[in-house]
Amino acid sequence: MNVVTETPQFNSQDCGNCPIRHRAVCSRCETNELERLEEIKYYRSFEAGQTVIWSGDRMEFVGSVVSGIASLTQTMEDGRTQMVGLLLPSDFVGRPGRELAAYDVVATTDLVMCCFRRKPFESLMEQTPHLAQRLLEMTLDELDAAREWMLVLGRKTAREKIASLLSIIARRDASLKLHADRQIMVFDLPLTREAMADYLGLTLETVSRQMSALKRDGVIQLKGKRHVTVPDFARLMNEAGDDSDGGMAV
Amino acid sequence: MNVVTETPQFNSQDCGNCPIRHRAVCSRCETNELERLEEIKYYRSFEAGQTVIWSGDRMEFVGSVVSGIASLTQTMEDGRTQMVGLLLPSDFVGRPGRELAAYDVVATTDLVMCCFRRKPFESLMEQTPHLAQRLLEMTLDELDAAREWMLVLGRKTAREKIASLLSIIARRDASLKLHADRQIMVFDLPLTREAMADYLGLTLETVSRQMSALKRDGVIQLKGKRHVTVPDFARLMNEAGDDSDGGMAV
DNA sequence: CGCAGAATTGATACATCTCAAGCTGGGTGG
DNA sequence: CCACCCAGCTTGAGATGTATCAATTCTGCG
Repeated sequence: MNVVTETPQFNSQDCGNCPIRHRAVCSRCETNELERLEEIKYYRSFEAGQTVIWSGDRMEFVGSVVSGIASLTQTMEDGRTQMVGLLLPSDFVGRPGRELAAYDVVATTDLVMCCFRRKPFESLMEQTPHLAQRLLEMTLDELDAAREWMLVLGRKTAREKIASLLSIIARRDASLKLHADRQIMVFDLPLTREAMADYLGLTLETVSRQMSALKRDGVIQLKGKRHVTVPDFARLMNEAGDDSDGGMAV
Repeated sequence: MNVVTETPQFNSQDCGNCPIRHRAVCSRCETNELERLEEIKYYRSFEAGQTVIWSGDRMEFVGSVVSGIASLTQTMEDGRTQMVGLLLPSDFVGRPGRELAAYDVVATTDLVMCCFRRKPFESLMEQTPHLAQRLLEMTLDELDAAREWMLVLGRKTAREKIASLLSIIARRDASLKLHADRQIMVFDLPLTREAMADYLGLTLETVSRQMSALKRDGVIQLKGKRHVTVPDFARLMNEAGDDSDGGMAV
């Protein structure tokens, strides 16, 4: 029930052996720049389901996801909700120069964040080009991801949407675990059916039906509700409506 | 039928009296930085309907929209198409560091672009912080716009989608014309029904029906197919499902 | 054991798509 | 000047995919 739980494994840890050191916003920083970052950084932990920031709140910090998954969601007055981003380890949270949060940030799983006090971070950005350079690169990547997701939301069927989400999660998971030995991919879904629905612009019933359909058709196997096996990734890509050969065909 | 038409009003023009000077990627540049930009810049014009860049093509340049409107679209193998961005004057086209275009860029209206040869632009970005700073800011804005659009695509009804698009165009138009004297907004739709459909994730028939419905209900008035009058902007915002008071309510 | 949250499944309603026919306005050639 | 044509658009009727409402079933846990 604590709003913030202790995180002994990360508190006061130096950046040298940080697990996201090579991919996060600080990845280009030199040693002296890291030292200045360490002065303004602190770790925070959140339990699954906790809200990290409410849309409209004053942003006291920006930061990086160290472990776990957070989601960015937008809500209409009548309660309709759309997830607009999935934040994985090394992803950046917050927008330098912005006073008020534009989205709800929610911990989808247990979450650890490396936070920087916003004002000092902003001045640090002006002084060192490496932070801004890396942030630009990350923002461009996120923009590409958002645009890819616009295609999913606007034009894909429910089945294709589910397959698209599964293939994204499977691919990310494979890149972390690097078990390149087998084509078979196995992973745990970090999202509830409802969270999947919010991401895909569907209802949770439709998500459930399509998961059952993909299982019935052998595209995926399920052990429990969350443990997913993908026996043939190319098949899944195909179900997602994506070219499995990465668009090399003329 | 010419692929590139002449643009005497812009060729060899210096940046000093450029209409998008204060908003484009070069807006923060000092005089000497502008001089270096001028060395690598050239203007190109496109007629409405022409493709500026094909997805997958080698990107020889990046650049800014000077006048007119361009669209960014993604297409699936079976032809389903989704517009993922609407590029207005001062918006930036292309991604520094990327070899191949990720989207089709199409001139929606007659279009003039200020192009920079990509390689020299990239090295200029490394040398001067002002370009990268401004590009970061613009990219963050585009990311916000993309995420707002994800809500539209994922959760809004056809009627709300149309109203959302109209209110975006109306607002942009009002900010250009600055006719703040009247609440009544009048503008010309720069998009065909089909382009609207591609942007909204609908069919053109549904777009047409909803336009008729909004007209019948007095939310908009139409003179011809494209000339739109909005007698009550708050009403339009409401139809879009957006809070007309900008979310100031608790 | 039994409860609560999460997920599945079913029946029906409804919004949007699909297919098809016709309209409109501006341009073109006879 | 008229007749025609064509792209863009509108409208209609029926099909279909997804949402909605409702009832169960699963699963983990106190």
